Order: sequence, then C-alpha cells, then structure tokens
Amino acid sequence: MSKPPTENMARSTKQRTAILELLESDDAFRSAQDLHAILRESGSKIGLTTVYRTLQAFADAGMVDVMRLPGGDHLYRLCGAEEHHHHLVCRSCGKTVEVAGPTVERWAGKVAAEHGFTDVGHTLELHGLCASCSK
Amino acid sequence: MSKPPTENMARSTKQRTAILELLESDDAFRSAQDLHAILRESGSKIGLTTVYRTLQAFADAGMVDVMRLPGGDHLYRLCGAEEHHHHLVCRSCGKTVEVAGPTVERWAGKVAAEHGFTDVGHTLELHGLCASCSK
DNA sequence: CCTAGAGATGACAATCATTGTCAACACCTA
DNA sequence: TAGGTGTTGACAATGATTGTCATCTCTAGG
Repeated sequence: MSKPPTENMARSTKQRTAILELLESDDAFRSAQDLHAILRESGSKIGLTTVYRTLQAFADAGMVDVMRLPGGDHLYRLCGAEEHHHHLVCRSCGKTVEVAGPTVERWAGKVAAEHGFTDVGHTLELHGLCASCSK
Repeated sequence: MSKPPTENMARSTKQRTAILELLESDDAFRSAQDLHAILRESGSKIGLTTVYRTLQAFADAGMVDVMRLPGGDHLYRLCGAEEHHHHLVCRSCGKTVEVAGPTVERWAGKVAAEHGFTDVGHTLELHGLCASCSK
C-alpha cells in the first residue's frame, strides 16, 4: 500500500485536529464512543458521526491501527509504523506494544501453501497482563 | 479445559438435535441467522433466540468453534478437536481447514515474556482462497 | 402410565454500536 | 472577500445479539 496519509482528508478542521491530538496524548486503544465522550467533556461540540468518519478516514490512510473487541467494537490507536505488525495488549490497563512477527508471517505462508490456499492474509492478536498489572 | 460436552445442556430436545444435525451436514462456518433461516425453510418452527442460545451452549461446551467476521458477526462450525488450533478459511466458499500452530504458540509465549506480559492468550485467523477458488 | 417441576422454548421488546441522510456550515483558493 | 466543495452534526435507520417471561416439554420418580 502506498497511499498518501491524507488521501481521504482534503481539509484540516478543528474536529480532526482535536481527534488527532487526543490520539497523540494516549497510547492505548480507544473506541470511537470513548473518544467522542472525552471530546465532549472537554467542551467540544463534535458529533459522534464525525468521530466515526474521521477515525475511519485515519484508518484508511494508515494513520491509526484498528482492533476489534470480542463484542465487535472498533478500537483505534495512533500508529506511525507503515510495516505490518501485531499487537500485544494488556487486558487490564490497555497498554499496547507493537510487535513484528516475521516468524508468524513465514509460518502463515507455509501453512497456506501446504493446503493449496493463495492470497492469504491473517489477523493475530496477543492479549495478557502487562508487567505492572501482573503484580 | 475438561468440561463434559453436555455441561450446559441438561436435556435433549428436537431443536438441539436439529441444530446439531445441520452442523454435522456442513463443514463451513455458519451464522446463527443462517442456521435459523435454513431450519425454518426445512419446516422447523424453531425460534431465533433458541438458535443463539443453543449455539452459545455448544460453544461453551467446546463442541463448536466460534469465529468472528470483520463485521462482528459470530460464525459457528462443528469441531471435534479438543486441542487448541486455528483456522484457514476460504473467503470465497467458506471452506475451512483446521491448523495446529505450535510454532505460533511458542512465538507468542516468547514475545509476551520479552515484554513482561503474563497470562497471555492469542487469537489467530488465516483467510485466503482455497485451491478450487483460486482458479 | 401419570405427574410434577426443572429446564427449554419462542415471540417480542430492548440494546447498542455503527452507518445513512441531508441541510447547514467552514475551509481554502482564486 | 466570495464561492464551491469538502465537512459537519442531528437524527433516523439498521441489524445482530441479548433480555424477558409466560408457556411448553423432557425426564425421573411414584
């Protein structure tokens, strides 16, 4: 993928700026609803629809990582890396570590080939308790 | 886990039998809604609520595998293996192959340890085009 | 065989994140 | 500064899943 980061965002608005700043100040995954609530508490009049659309645009542009909760909710997090990677998330505090998984990529390709599958992609997530929350 | 397959199912009813038979006759993942629709077409008067509850019970009992679609929907499939495993699913026809991933398990444990995480679990899914659908 | 009661069912309402709609608005360039 | 175009936001709609509760049906005991 080589999309320019702004492909889906022709303009710069205060709403987008606000969302971006909020994401920059937090390194855990947040839901659209959470972000919207936080912005409203901060005095912003931003609409929920806008938060959803903006986050999707960010995601399409590769500016944020998207993750799905068991319940099906979407969580977003700022992400600079262009590279393919996975996440190790603390299920207690939400702290997230980005992890490269060349081993897994190779394994996935091999297994897929063995079964005659082509054009194979994968989703992988690790969740546990971080060092602090383990105590 | 060593739950008996019937832990959450004290009784045997025609509804459960019907769902089980339907699952046995199909080796692809199906949604609760799909199964319900099929059963209704077959003349059954089964309720949607019952299909959901039964599938959940089956899942709790470890009799079926559960998978989540990008949209957040739940898909179910009969599964005999007690062992932990992953799925290689054809995104065209739904054909599914169960895959053991000792390599991945080991990798996950190592990565988690490196970052001080404990009690780590993971979710992994492979999706591509099967041999037939690749043509 | 009959009966009681715990477990199971199903119609319906409720939930809730997400998406669609569309008129009003704000950004940016000329 | 003006205008057109991308954006916004209030609101309705969607759709899968879950909650509720009166009714039903297994199944064991008599």
